[in-house]
Amino acid sequence: MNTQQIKRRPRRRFSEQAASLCPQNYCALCRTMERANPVLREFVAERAERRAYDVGDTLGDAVLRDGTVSTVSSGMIILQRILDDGRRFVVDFVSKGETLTSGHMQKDVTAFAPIPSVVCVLAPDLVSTMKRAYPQAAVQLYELTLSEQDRMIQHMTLLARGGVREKISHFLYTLARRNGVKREDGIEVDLPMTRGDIGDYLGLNTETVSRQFSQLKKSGAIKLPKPDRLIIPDIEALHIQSLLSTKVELPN
Amino acid sequence: MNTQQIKRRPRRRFSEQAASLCPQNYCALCRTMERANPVLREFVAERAERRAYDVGDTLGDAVLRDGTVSTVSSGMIILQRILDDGRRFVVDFVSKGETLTSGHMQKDVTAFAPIPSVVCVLAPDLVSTMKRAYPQAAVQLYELTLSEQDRMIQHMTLLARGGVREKISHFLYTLARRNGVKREDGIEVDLPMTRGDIGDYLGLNTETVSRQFSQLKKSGAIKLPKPDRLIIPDIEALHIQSLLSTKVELPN
DNA sequence: TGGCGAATATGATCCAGGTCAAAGCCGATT
DNA sequence: AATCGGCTTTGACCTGGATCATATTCGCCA
Repeated sequence: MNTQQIKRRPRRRFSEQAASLCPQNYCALCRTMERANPVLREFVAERAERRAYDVGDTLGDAVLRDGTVSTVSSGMIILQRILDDGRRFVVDFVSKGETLTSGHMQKDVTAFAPIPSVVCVLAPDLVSTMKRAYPQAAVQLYELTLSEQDRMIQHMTLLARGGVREKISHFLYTLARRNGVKREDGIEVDLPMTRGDIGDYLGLNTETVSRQFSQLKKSGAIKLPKPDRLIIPDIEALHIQSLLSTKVELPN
Repeated sequence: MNTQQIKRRPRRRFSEQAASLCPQNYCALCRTMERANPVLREFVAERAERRAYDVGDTLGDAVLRDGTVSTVSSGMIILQRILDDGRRFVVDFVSKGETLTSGHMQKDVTAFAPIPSVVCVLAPDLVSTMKRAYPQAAVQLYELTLSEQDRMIQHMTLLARGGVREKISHFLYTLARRNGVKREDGIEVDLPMTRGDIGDYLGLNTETVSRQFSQLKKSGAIKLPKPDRLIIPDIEALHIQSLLSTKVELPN
């Protein structure tokens, strides 16, 4: 893996103004808050800061600091750890509607946007206020870190014991369940990350990832109209070869 | 990896009565509580349940349930995940004085004692009481999960990007820093776990782990008076080849 | 004290995935 | 529409660690 963010090529255009709005695509936190206490939701939404990032932009400490709650409103955020010798490990891909948890905000972990993205940032004091006014928020945030830890154990298992095929299948399966859109010819998913990103997430290299994509394509398990657009005709077929034995639970 | 706990051979005898006492070896939680509020400490310690486990015993759900706080008073607890096809992943080794965090208590994760061990269990309602009477406990428990998540990221990096030498060195280095006892000829550490356990923790197999031990022994980096007793003459020498952020080329 | 069963060690061989190399592709920019 | 830079794909080859096969050691127990 080469050392630093060189200069990623933008993959696709995003409508900036649509992305910067929040009410259209509530995150889980705002959704439950809206139902329980619309006034508080309004209060929080007004004070939240939306930050827009262009391709390759790095997220600052304010967004990643412990105590801050940051949710990806649009686009995607990649969390990574770069080692001194240039090796890289991708800690997680955070998609639209997902929240960065405390577990992500650890030393040496940096974040960047692989495509233009908007992050909704609640400063620590706003978070405190929110928790006080709406204790359920604290519970929800706690549950978020719990499920994040579960995902980490899942991922460690995959890294330690999975073969290439399992790694890729599990990755695509999980991504499809999280972000996939149902079409008549299967589930469609965007792949805003490069093959190298995926490799650094799964402990593989670019070429190996690419080869697996080719094989899955040839076998009919996936379609790739474009390198960054994936269609999965039969999600369960993928699941079977992906398996480390656990069913993926979906939030909301 | 073979499927289940066969029947572990006891490695060494432990003094049962010494092990079952707690005041002699406070965990971090009790230590700070003792200073801040000895009466509460006493209250909690009296209501805590100590459970003794023999070699190979499985910890029940009561100990691993979310909301429970369990600390290893003596011995060691191994957390693992067994896959349907028999493959195994060791999630963590929890040593004496360390506390099982919520992150450990995830679905499919089971726990057992590789040597006779005692676990100090605080039931959920006792934990609630303690947190209410001593809010600092909640902070401490939160910080525990934070550091646990940091360790998980560290470990994922190791699993995804580390070579055999780095994995083993890092493992031994970390173990020595956590549990090592200073001697005149170096730091001494017990290895209550088998080579297979270590392999399932690091994503390696038994033979590979054994071979690395042999190489490290031959190179003088470690001494192994017995297979389960390790002496590290120069901990920093190990650190250098352990580090994910430092590339080291070694002959053989 | 000797035998048993499990853990450890070590050699021989294999192969999944990494590395190296070279096209091909695609969106952005001009 | 041409060029450019980075991403993707594919092929050829190599190697680190897994597998398979046997000792060998160690601690328990009779």
